[in-house]
Amino acid sequence: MDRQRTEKNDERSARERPTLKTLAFMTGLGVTTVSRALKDAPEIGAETRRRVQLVAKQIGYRPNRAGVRLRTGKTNVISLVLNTEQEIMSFVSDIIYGVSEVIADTPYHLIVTPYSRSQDPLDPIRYLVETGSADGIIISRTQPNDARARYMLEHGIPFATHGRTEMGLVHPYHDFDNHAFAVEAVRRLAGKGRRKLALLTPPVGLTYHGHTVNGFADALSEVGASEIPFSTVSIDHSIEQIRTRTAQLMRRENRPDGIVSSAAAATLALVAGIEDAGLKLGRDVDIVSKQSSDLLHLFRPELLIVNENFRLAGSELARAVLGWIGGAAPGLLQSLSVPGEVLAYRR
Amino acid sequence: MDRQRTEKNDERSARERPTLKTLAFMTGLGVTTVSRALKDAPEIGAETRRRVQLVAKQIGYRPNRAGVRLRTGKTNVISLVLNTEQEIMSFVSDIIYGVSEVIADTPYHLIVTPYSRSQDPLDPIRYLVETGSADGIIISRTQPNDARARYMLEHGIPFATHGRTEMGLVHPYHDFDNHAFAVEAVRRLAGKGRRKLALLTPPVGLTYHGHTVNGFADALSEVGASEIPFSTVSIDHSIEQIRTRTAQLMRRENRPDGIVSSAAAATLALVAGIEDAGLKLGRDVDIVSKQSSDLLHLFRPELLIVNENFRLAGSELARAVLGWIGGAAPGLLQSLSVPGEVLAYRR
DNA sequence: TCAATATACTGAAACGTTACAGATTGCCAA
DNA sequence: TTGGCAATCTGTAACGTTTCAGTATATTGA
Repeated sequence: MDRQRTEKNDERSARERPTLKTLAFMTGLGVTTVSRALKDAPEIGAETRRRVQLVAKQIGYRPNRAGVRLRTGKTNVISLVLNTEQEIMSFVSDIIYGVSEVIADTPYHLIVTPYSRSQDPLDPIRYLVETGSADGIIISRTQPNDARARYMLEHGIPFATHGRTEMGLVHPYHDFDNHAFAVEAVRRLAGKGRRKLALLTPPVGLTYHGHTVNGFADALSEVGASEIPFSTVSIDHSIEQIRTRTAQLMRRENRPDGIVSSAAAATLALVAGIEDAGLKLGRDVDIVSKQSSDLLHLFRPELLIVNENFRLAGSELARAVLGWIGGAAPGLLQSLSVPGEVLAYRR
Repeated sequence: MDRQRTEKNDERSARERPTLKTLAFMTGLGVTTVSRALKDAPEIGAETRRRVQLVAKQIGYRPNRAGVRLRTGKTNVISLVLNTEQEIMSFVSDIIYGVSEVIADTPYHLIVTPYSRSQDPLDPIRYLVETGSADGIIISRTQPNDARARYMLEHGIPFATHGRTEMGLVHPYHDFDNHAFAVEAVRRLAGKGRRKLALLTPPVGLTYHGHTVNGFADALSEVGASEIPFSTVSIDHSIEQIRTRTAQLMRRENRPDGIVSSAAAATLALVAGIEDAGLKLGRDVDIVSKQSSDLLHLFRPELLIVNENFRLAGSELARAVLGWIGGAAPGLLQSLSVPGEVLAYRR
């Protein structure tokens, strides 16, 4: 029998990934010492610490995630929970990129946990919590009374919501100020002399639906304009539905001369519907629309545009979860992005 | 001292997550037996097997991922490697959703591994392989001579590429038939009497750039049309750049009367540039454009459209990686999606 | 001088899983 | 009866990490 490779002392054949044992062998220390030296524990001599860290860097030591996770329960994972059917367009990629930017310099990985319309939105959350698959969770499509947020609070897992809740419970969030958006939008339409305004709302049931509707109403009375109800569709409806309903609306006697749209894709349908009805954007009616990528002005230069930065949202959400995981007070991890790219922190 | 909670035999207080030890205690078997019973090992009695599986289901046993991963090296993770800066719009979310659909019924998680333009695209791949963070990898922006694909083949990690390589190496891929797309596009333009055609290409350097260019050239000679060179921009360029260049192009004496566009966002810029030059879509020039979400027809009804389904691509890619992980031959995990939603498998 | 204490380090155990190398039982052929 | 063998089941070790409970040595105070 030739040269037994499996000798008890570590002759890791250089190709193997180094572990604490490897480092211990190389430095002549115990694995405990190495472990503590790497995380700057106080009871390790200054020189030993430096020596260990040097060697670790030299041979490119990377802690084994499974080992850490098994021992400590820490996953170093942030989960982004997404609805596979209702999330809109580029929204998702921007959020992901935003989150990525923030966790790039951390040991965290981003896992995407999808769920479909047919499922209870709580399902994926329960899964994550029960299996301990993540240290932190990011959710979107937040509702005023959100079962997921409540559940996560009860189970003590750090999370951040895209959008606010209204349960009197404190948790990190990032939100776009849709009230301000609606106010701004109405003012701009009023500035163009528009007096009969309609609102294409966010999905009913989500918190920002309320924010938008309230902002719209507040601004209407401020500028003395009146509302033309348009509640048969929301931006969650299909392009075709929005287009048809818009055409119907615009053919009525009492049609709006200004519309506020909460999403870019929906705006395309709005305009199509308007033109189906034989009307002209900018002449017969003006539209203020939110957009997240800078394309709408190419579609129709007459469109009035407000930008919402989802990449920023992703970054803020990631920062918030990481902050909570790191022990910060959840109440201080809440941010609001107002139209015009200014970011306001609470307090 | 009262009732010691930490008795050696498992009195897991019902709130704890069940482990093999819990199951072993409940069934009166050894943990080895339980482990094997759960994975239908042959040397376990039929009744025992059923009994164990029943109990496991009842108490909702879920194997601890960290335990499995530490012991076996299996991560149950698929990594989707994305460029955070160049990937376009809804592209990403569709792919993610496609992948999600496929892995939903498996124990796999999807992690998104981003890299930025400044980095070597090989970096994230190296990281994944060196740290053993994933069982399989999906990459996009595939090049004819792709260092990443070569690296992954050398290191024996299963992967699938979105787009083909041309290295004479066999690996799973999914691709849209951009040659066919370009041919189809030219034919449609020719059918409208267009004879001087330009091509807004995919990013130079990516494999499908070549496919598109070749298809374009082949079809040109087939229909007897001529090419107006337009190689100063690609769909990777900014909207503004494409718009400006297009306007310049369209103001020339020898301007195209038909354009083929490889991406929807770029098409918006194309049209803007055309109109900047005082020309009219459908009258002075026709455009055939790819799109991945069904919105372009709202932008300009005159646009001629070919659909590319990225969600399908995501699903196919996931199926391919899982197939390879499962031991299938990589050469049989290659699929091509042709314009018109028909999906062709190799052979 | 002795004990007390601080400093720097260490081995063993544990997290949950699977692989290896048995152990126990019953049955059958010789 | 015995040996052999198949059918089932089991204990132990190991994956890489951190924590617990130390140990050894030097330093201090009286």
